[in-house]
Amino acid sequence: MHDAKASTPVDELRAAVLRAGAALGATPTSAPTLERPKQAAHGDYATNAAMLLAGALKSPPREVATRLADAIAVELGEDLERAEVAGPGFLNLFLTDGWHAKALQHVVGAGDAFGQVGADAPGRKKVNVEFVSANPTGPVHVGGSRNAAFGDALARVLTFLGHDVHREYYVNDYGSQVLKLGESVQARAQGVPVPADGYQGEYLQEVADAIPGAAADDVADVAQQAVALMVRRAMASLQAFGVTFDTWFSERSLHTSRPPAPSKVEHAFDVLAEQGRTYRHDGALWLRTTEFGDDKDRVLERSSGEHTYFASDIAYHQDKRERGFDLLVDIWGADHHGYVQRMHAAFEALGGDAGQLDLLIMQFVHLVSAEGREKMSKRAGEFVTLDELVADIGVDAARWFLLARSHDTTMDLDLDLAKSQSADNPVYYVQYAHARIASILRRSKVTPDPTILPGAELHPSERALIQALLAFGPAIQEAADKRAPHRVATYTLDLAQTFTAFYRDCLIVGDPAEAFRAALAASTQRVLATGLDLLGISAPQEMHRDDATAPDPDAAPA
RNA sequence: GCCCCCAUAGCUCAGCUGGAUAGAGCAGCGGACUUCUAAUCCGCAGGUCCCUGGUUCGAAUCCAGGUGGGGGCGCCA
Repeated sequence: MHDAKASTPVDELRAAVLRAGAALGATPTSAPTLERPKQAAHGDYATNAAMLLAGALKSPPREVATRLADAIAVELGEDLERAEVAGPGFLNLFLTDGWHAKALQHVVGAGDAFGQVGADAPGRKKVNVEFVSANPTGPVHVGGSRNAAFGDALARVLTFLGHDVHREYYVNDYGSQVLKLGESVQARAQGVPVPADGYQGEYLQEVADAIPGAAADDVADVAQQAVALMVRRAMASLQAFGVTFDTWFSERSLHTSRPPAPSKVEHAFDVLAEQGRTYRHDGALWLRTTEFGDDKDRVLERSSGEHTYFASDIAYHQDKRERGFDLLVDIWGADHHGYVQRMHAAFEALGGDAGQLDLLIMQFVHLVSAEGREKMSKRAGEFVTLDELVADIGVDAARWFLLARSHDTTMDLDLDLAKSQSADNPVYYVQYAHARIASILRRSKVTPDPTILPGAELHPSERALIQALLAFGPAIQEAADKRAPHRVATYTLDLAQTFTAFYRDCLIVGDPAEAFRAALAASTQRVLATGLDLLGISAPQEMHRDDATAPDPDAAPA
């Protein structure tokens, strides 16, 4: 038996359905659903178990449903008001007020741990989440912002569910792009035109000004100092966005060594050679990625003796493997998607288990404004940075915008809308629900208590709100399993809407049911705060609209 | 040519291991403020879930083939 203490009322309901099915003498071909129907007429929860059992029992689904209903009635006892057979063989369960009250008591009793552990929670894993990892040749832009919000939220969700999460930023401080950065900075320092293929952004003037010897020093030194400055700047931008990292991993460090010890790249080459995955051809060192499904083999070491970017990445992942993580999650920009297959191939060539590496691709953010789509290019030097985005619409709205949609959908971000109508952003709706509860609880003089049942029947809005609270755990679990933190956003919005309906229908302060409803409101507040925190969004105690002091988007900056 | 992602309301997007009459926000129209906070709520309108075929009790969802859009295919990073 599983740990009954950790199981939620919905878990127990599901278990009752399974036991009832077993009582009929059959096991379903797949796990039966237990879902909240869209329509109230279809009960509090509905299951398709009868349809799944019909085959094994060789009986019509509706007949099976009728027998299942009797078996479930035995299992649930007084918690079940009635069960109705509907449609092709659904069984709609109507639960009593008593069940709902007990469910709320479970939520209250679970406290801050509510939603953290399910009855079938997977074991704790050591997870490495690598995200952002934008080249240190320019400020973090909007694409990096989406990556940052996503990776951070995913890390928060995994941590919430008990995993040991390590956050990492891979700094590309090696190779030709870095040299190009050095040349561009030096040109700025010397007051001569930046090379045509260099980085044209104005921000490099500041970088050049901040490096004392930028005009005369060796370009490679200037480049490293510039990288250090850009990394510091990215760190500050991300921190202001609520995103921090445990490790800033230097690509350069993969190439350095203290003889006779090999560098990490050389070590990775050794690992691959031991497995017989590499060969020499045309003076270059190649990796047989085709053995793992890649289109063609890939070069690790050029005929010139230089290592490719791919070599760095392989060494980096070998290093992660040796650090003992159970799961590696890499969050890459859409421009890297062509790289996924060969990275997987390389990972397996190293001896890694394919299931231990999860490569996620963040689709593009298209910036839309009145003038149309804006191209984002660091070289052109005209793009919206994370700093600018935060300055325009704030951390909370920015994170909501970037997190509310699935990562594999190309996304339009309308800057004009985000600026001029930020009050209409759903994030404020969710925050407002939280603040409203805080206000109500400040006014309430009674101690919230879910065991003091209202004399009258529960209002449908009360029942709906309790059910919405119970959906929290599964929503978070799914966000983690599917690497889909946007589900957390969808959930919090739904919970806020359900609460607002409850608020409309049910008076709290001064009502005979005040203690019970205050407990319900307080639980909602806590779940909203937890959900918002998983998104990295604040949960204010108070919010007031003040049109007189509302920021004017057209006003000149002070 | 090959590979990846996407296609759902006027717009931006949800839609959980396939379930019942496909949803939200914004935009539009009409209402509700001496409020437990109107940053709110109620109502109306808005759909060929890109197309074709397949799988089955049942497909927006899964499979195949198309069409359209975005992106990537270097001994660059």
